[in-house]
Amino acid sequence: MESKLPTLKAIAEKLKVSVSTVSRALNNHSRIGLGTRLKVQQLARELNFEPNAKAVFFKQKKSFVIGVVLPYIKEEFFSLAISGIETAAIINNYTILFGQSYDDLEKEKKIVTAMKRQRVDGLLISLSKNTTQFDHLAALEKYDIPVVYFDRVPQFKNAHKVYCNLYQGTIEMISWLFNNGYRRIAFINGPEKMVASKDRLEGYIEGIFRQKLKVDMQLVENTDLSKESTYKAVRKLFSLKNPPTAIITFNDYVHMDAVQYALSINIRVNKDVVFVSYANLPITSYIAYPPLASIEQYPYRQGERAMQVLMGILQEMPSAKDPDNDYVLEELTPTLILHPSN
Amino acid sequence: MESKLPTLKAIAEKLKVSVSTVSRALNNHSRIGLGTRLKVQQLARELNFEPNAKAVFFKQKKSFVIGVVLPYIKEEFFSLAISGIETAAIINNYTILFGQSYDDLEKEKKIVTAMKRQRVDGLLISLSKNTTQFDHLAALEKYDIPVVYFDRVPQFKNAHKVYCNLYQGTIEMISWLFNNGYRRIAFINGPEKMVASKDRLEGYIEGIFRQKLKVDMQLVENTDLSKESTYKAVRKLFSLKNPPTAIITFNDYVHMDAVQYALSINIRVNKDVVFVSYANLPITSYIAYPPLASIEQYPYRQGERAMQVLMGILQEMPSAKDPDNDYVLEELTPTLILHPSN
DNA sequence: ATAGGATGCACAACCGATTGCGCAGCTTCT
DNA sequence: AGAAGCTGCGCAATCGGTTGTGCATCCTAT
Repeated sequence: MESKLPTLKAIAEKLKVSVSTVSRALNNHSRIGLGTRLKVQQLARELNFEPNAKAVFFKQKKSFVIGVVLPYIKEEFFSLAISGIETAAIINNYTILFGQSYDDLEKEKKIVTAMKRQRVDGLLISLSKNTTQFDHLAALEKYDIPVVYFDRVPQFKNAHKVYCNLYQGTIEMISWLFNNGYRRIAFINGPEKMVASKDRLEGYIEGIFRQKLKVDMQLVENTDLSKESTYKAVRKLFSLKNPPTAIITFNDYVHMDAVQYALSINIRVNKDVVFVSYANLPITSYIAYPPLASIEQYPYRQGERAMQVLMGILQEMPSAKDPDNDYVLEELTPTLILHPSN
Repeated sequence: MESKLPTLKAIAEKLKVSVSTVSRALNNHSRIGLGTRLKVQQLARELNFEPNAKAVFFKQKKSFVIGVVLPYIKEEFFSLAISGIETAAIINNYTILFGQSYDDLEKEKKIVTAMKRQRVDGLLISLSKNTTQFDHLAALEKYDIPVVYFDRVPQFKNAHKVYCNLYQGTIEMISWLFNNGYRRIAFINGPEKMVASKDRLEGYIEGIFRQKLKVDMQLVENTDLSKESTYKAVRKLFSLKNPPTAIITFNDYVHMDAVQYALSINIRVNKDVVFVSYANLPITSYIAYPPLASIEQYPYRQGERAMQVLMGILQEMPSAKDPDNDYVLEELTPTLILHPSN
């Protein structure tokens, strides 16, 4: 019945020294004699002692846990991103508290609240596509919990952000399409509210403009990222009198749905029309009709950088509290990847 | 400079009542007057107060955090599993501490240690394929942290397990293949050490036996789940004098690699040979050559059940400490899913 | 009028680890 | 020999909540 949990006190009692001596011995404090130190460390190892992070938190004010909130872990983009986050986290002795928003604001709020309650040291978040208010995130400020947004970032300036600006990438994409003979270039964009959609749309318009084509808004559709919504966009594009010969899709998932629907209405993919996309996820190397070209967004690297940015913020925390000027804004440069046409 | 964090004490001081009164008021204790209660709750809301889970942990002995360790989150199987876990967790007011082993024992140990340090209330783990010793998991017992294994479970009996036993499923699969005319049925299995591989192999042998075919071990290969290893297995199978007409692969990822390699050596998939697989991941509906049939393993449901089992254990914790007899063993029944041949 | 109960709140201990301070006992220097 | 310094360790406060106990005050019943 003596099932005592391994604590400093338990060690102290067995060795007939004080708790503070045990603590110092384990931390290799110089004021503890070598003999005592070794005995304590030996016993701690035997008992499999691991200091209680919850207790340490009180003195250190650090939980060594960071929160990560993202829309859908099942999307390879986000599972790669969280892998990058985890890698950087482990290097810094951090662990990850994880939650999904499923693109639902209420779920996002619940998770953020739970993380506040757990007193994470910082939060990394890729916003739900329906997040238009930010009270739940602003509330973290009172607890000195810094927030770093990645990939799906907010519009306002006062925030730390790491993302891939696809404005430039989209221009390159259109240039590549033009050089390969495509003129009717359609665009199935994401939800209009999302920053990611705006960046892409601006790039699209600028890209079309630079090729001296004229922008035809009939060629621009939006999807809410659902399969049905993408189907509808494809249907509309192919019912135009002058249908597109190339289609840019918002990301690889939209691409897959778009291709699936196109095939189902007997469009010959890569003959009647070609598809290009964003993200360049590994999974696309296995699919039947991968995009001819794809803009790599480096999800792993984005996650890794976001975590590094957060670590930086946590280290200089004391100095913070400057006006509102020292926000980190990190834009990764995307790369156009060409796929072997098959 | 008065940037005080919202704590019970802060609220107490502003309202000129004691900390204990604030605590009880927030918990709707009947001994606190209605007026006081409302005033406290009002101010708490204004300050965005959220109780510090670390402090609560001391009295309650519960952190409301559970750990989840799995090999690769980027595999859709595991991202679906963790989604099931999360859903069940949220219902019980739990949050998830997350880590990947990348099929590496050392990484697995590090994560488990970190979770022990964070005093998770329980651990859900899908083992790395290289985990053959279990000291790091046994060590959790001293801290009364129960472990529930899911999908990739250990061999020994004294453990809570939730998994899909594929013995029966494999027999069904072979029966289906036989009934569709296939006789040379090969099997690319996973690492020999894994329980999942043993279950499948036994099912394979029994299945072949039941069809009154003879077991030809030349038709059984192992992969360590790497692309190269799968390539090698496919190469060997097709260099047999009498190559297979059907190939069962360990899971959908092995399937994708196997098909990719088969195509590269000019095997006509679905003509010279057909492929069937395990898992039935959603992503296979987009790939060029999905398996003709697949054994659904219900990753989401596995995760959900594993979490529910853990919740059950946590609730009856006091009564535990029985000999070693009350271990939960939950086997889900897999289902054979036929894909429209295309 | 007074015992008894209900009401409303404060005091203080506790959880596990950290850390400034203090205090012996021993060594060393002057 | 006495002051000063070092060595090795214990005491106690602290972090932020929870909770048993105690103590007034007021109401009610006999």
